[in-house]
Amino acid sequence: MAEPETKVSNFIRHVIDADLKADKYSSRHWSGRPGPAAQQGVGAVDTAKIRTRFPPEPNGYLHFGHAKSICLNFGLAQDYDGACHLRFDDTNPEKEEQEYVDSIIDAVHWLGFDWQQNQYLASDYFQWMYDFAERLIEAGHAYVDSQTAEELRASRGTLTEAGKNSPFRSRTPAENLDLFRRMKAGEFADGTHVLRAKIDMASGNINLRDPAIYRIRHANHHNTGDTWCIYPMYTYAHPIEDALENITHSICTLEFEDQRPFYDWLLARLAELGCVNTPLPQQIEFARLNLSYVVLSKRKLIQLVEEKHVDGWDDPRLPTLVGARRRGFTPEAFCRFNEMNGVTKSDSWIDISVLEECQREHLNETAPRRIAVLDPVRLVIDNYPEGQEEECLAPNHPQKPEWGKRPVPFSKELWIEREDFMETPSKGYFRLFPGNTVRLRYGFVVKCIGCDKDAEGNVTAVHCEYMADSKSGTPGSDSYKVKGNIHWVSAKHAYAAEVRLYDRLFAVEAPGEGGGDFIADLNPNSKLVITAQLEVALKDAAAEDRFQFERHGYFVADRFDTKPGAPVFNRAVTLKDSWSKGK
RNA sequence: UGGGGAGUCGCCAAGUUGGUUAAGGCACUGGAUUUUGAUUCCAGCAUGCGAAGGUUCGAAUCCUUCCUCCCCAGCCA
Repeated sequence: MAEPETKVSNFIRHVIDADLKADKYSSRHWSGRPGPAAQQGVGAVDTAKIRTRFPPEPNGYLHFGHAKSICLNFGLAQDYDGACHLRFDDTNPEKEEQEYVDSIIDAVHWLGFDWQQNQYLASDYFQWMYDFAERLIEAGHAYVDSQTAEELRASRGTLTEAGKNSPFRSRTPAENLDLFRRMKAGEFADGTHVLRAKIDMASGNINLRDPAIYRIRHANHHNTGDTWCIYPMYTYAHPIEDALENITHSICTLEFEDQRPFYDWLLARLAELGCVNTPLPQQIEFARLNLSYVVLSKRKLIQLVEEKHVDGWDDPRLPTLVGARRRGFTPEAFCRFNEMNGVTKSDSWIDISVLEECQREHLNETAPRRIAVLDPVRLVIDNYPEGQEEECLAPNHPQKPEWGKRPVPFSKELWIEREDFMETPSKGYFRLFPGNTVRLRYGFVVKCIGCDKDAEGNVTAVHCEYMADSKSGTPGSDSYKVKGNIHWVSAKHAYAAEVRLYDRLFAVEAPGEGGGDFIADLNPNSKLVITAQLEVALKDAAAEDRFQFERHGYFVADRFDTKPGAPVFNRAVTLKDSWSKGK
């Protein structure tokens, strides 16, 4: 029976609850597609109680931090009978590419969210943004500044000193309009002019010191091609995108907090001018995700890929969503993880083990059990008849008998885990050592009688004797009381396959902390490729099938390298291990 | 020296308008069950809410002062 998940509240839910209670958005009109006031006004009342949006810039791959925002925005829309838009914030032609648009769509779908027809490109709003800019100019709220970038920076002031007015600040609306139109027409070179909002050069908030809202960029855009040579800045574009899409709650991260006064100023001016639909959207900021042992900054991720410290953007060790998918992580675990973490405004560092535990929690429920010997050593059952074989039955899940059992072949020579034998056992060890008795899981009880070693002293084979009446599932087999249970595969029936053992990419909690080079903190053992001996049932695994390899952890058949009859496995996460941890 | 935020158990985090012994999860520690040293179960785990004062019958919640941390000076987002 599913637990009645009581969703813990958070400050954003409080805001929405209050807005709904006050009927703040109940009269919004929605024409069915984004547009200015004139268009929305004639639409019907919006049936979506709230509208949120996930607005990535298509200039890179989505990572764990984005997953937090995705779960938040789509989750809120689901819970409040609203809608969540997928909007590509593509206002910078020099950085954005179609390839990223496609990968972002895949990733959000993979996480389990859908946006129906609400998929938009900010660049499709360029004409409206331009028109609004002309209205602002006419109303005296914006002007064309012809200072150089250097001069602009110098006159902006500092954190503690007010800025100085630009010599061009007093141009008339007519002059500004003429200049702005000529900027659009392509008469000027990049960087020669910029359109600025006219607010207050002495504001304590630097974002209000006449922020630039349009710049000249003679660049080809992935969507609009060469239609435009002036492009709106994020500061100007984002509030308008929200308003055009009838967004009610525009949720973003903390670093945009200082931007909110401008967000509100702009929309208030545009509402006065009759440009945008009301009531206006409101920006709400939350703390971004920080994870121990992980880097999430775009710059660092790019460096890891470009310097080939990892095998591409979908390397299972990378905190990208494509990487996580390849690693064998599940979308359900991500959603659970985000639910557990909550949403607040305080900077916090989540321990990576919480994510790992969420993966175990979901995989424990959903992954069938299989047997794999990762570091094989031969086990010979001296008193088992030469050439004899028989079948043992192994349950597919210990707590789910309805999942049935599968046959696993047993014979005289088996592969067992090298670490399941110790010639001289350490304290508390209860696996195989001379004189000790253990159960070969789902098979027989065996007593260890010794081992073979090579010239260097390495164990080459372990010898046992089996109890013929101890076979699992047969009457009386329970009368053998053993502490240890080890897994095995019949050497004759096993098949060898490539298995990649992934571990944390970084060896320290905060890579690069204190200004050090984060590359120096890479974990040299984050990827280990081995050849393992697997039970036959694993041979037909399909790409992305997930299993628990008993006593080891959760593994997935690699989605790209798995071929029919020849799977390659990636380790998603190990099982908890209180034995080796205590040592 | 400006502006904007945040500080509740090792890590997250509920607590909103002041009112019984400060939720819950993860981690940890005991113990039970177990053919995974897994899972599951049960128990324990903040006289304390950044600090110090104050208001009050009563304060994590209100007031005052102080401390610490984060963000902001792109024609990036």
